[in-house]
Amino acid sequence: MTPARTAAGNAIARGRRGARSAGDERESAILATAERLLRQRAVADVSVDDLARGAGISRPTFYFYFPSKDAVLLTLLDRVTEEADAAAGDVLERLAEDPRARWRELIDRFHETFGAHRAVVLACAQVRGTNAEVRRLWASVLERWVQAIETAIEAERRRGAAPDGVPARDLAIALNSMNERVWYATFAGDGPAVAERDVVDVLLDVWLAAIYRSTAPPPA
Amino acid sequence: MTPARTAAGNAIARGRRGARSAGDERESAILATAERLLRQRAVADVSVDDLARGAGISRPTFYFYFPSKDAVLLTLLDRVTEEADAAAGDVLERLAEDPRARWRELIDRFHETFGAHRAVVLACAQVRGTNAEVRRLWASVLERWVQAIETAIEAERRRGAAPDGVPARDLAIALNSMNERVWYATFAGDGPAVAERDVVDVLLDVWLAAIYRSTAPPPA
DNA sequence: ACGCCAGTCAACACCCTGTCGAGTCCCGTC
DNA sequence: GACGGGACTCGACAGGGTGTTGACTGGCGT
Repeated sequence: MTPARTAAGNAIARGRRGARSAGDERESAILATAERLLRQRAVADVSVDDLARGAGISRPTFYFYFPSKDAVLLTLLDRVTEEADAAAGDVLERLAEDPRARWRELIDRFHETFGAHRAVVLACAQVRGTNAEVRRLWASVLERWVQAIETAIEAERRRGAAPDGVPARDLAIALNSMNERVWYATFAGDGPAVAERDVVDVLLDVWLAAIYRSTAPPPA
Repeated sequence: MTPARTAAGNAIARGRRGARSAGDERESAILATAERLLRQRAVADVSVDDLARGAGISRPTFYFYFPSKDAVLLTLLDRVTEEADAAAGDVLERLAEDPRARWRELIDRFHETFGAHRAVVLACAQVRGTNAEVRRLWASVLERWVQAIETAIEAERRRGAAPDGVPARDLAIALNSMNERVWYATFAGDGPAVAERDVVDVLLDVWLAAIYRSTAPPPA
């Protein structure tokens, strides 16, 4: 009776089998309740019971739709990362047009997407410490992004716009890591954080410096 | 009967009052057990009972020494950050001597300290999501480091070694955040991570690029 | 008219946390 | 040499969360 537990990393069927019918709106209700509740309190303070009540069902019934609270989060995270991927589009392929503008566009779009779903992003960051599935999903998403950035850096080096230096992959990891942590602090609002309206500028500045050793990289 | 609950951020008396006597070794035993267990499994999989048994006492007795499992972690974190501060020493004040060497020294010493206590650092990062006290302690520690870096960057700009750019504080936040996240990935070993022997080089490279726009900043 | 299956939930078994109250042991004091 | 108090200890409990089981319902195709 337990819903399909798929290997982490693929978007499909995180909830139940390929169902249709009335149960679908329950599933959506759970997801919506989760995102709403997460906007109000920390993920640890949202119980399965809260999710079930919010969706108008009992706790056991919740388990008909999702194997656990974390699975709900996993589904939500899937959607956010998909949205981010879509927002990023093919910016990286058009880098040479105007590197500074394109990099800014990339960072800005991620910023917008994550900012719009900050509750989900924050909750995932918190759960990542305790839940292996979330950790793996995040790791695989990050790996994709790191590879994309690595490839872009190598292309910029090949066309002579960026100087050689530390391995492109390591640089990509460092920069992605920085963004993740800085956004987390900015959105969470605890501890030292960059103001939300400045964060894209600051991140962009470090990216350009690290990749080009310059604030004004040359276009093609 | 509950041990002194002090405001987060001060190192003293996280355990009990200023006691001496046989209870002290129990307290140490709990701390040692915690660090040992944390080297084996995630913090969520270590229960108060495990800590108590490991220290040769019963669960209720544990609560005589610490108000919670997280309080143990807090004590451990205090020690690690103190050790890191000590290791960093006055490196920042001697920056102008040889900027590249000094920055490297700074990053390297943090790397050594965190690496030596990776279990504690990892556990704290995981708990930070759910525990407000750990979050506050970490935030205050980070704030100190951010301010130190900010001051150093401003000094380098003042002496003409580093160009002006984004606010020094924002830069300091971004760079510290990067280090934190990159070390976490490296020590945790999940997801895209920089190899442990390369991580100092990579971080240093980004720091120098972001601060000086150069790999070879000028000495005094 | 019947069987199946999506959907539902009361009740249960568990596990972990934190607290309470009833101790024991030792040590300084009268 | 008893007595009181503080350090220290733990059995037992209350509470709150999770995940599972088994019985029930209602629609729908045959």
